[in-house]
Amino acid sequence: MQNHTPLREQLSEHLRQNGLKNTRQRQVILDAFLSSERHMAIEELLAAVQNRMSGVGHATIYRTMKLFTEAGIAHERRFGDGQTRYEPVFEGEHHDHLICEKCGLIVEFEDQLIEDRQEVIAASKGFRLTSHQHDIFGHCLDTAACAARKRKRR
Amino acid sequence: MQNHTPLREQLSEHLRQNGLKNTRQRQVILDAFLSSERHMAIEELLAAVQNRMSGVGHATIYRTMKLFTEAGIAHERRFGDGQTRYEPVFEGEHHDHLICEKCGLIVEFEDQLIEDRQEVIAASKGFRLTSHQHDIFGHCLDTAACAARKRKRR
DNA sequence: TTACTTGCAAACCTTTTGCATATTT
DNA sequence: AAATATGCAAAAGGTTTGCAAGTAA
Repeated sequence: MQNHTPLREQLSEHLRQNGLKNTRQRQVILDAFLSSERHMAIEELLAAVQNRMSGVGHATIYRTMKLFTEAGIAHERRFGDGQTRYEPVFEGEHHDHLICEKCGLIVEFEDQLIEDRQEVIAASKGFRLTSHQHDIFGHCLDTAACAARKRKRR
Repeated sequence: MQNHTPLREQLSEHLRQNGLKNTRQRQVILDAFLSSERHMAIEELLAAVQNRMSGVGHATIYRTMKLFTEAGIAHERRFGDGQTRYEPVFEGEHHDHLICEKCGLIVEFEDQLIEDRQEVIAASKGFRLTSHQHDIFGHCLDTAACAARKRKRR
């Protein structure tokens, strides 16, 4: 489990520095976002937020997640299924993703070999690397668990 | 320069096997697609096609590019800018992309080290790999050329 | 009190679909 | 002649925006 205090402070700092306000909605969305499992899609987040505070509009969620992204506490992820997902940014942490095309399971991976290699490639092609997205698609080897997840999703 | 004959034959074969028709529109779209530079966005493709045959609707482009993808002669690519791009699939070839966030330049790369590493990672996480998308974002080191491209794009 | 936020609805953009008409085989 | 394809316009799905009303500082 991660410590969320730095992220909360980072957001407060961002609000302060930009003359933005710490509204009740932003608090509730932050709580839902941080206590969520990772890779939450907008729809899931909206549902979680409305659980705690009904009446929050989807425009607010969109706007707030953009704000969190600008504040550096959230990363936007798109895995090609038309859903935008967000995950908390923990300092010094970077990972990429494996996605099961059958059940939608998302698993994280980190690989220093690939990270380093990318720098070499970027330089050799005349680029300065700023970021990357590396998604590996496949199928779960554990087909029973995969099928169960798939059933649960509908 | 690549030889397009195999791709043309592969499409003909796909049409034949599925009882689909070789229409004038499909020929024109295929020509535009193959003679294009790679990574053509739908909009660009539509413009190129309408140059040769006006009146072609966008629905036809969308439907046809899906058809080409099913026939295995096109790959769909999304780099997160809201545009869907297509590129020809040449046999035995695989590559990923570097994208300049300033000018939009897309450069291809191939790296066997990374390819192999992905297999290891997938297996270690309980996945069987089927495909991947690996995009490296950055900035051109050649800032003059980059600025020129950026200007040209608007 | 002033400036920023929210919620609603409408607008947007890209992609898909229904349907009558046209084209290929 | 039968079946597939096209073009149009409408629909769909996700995201953004204008604006009047609400809220934080």
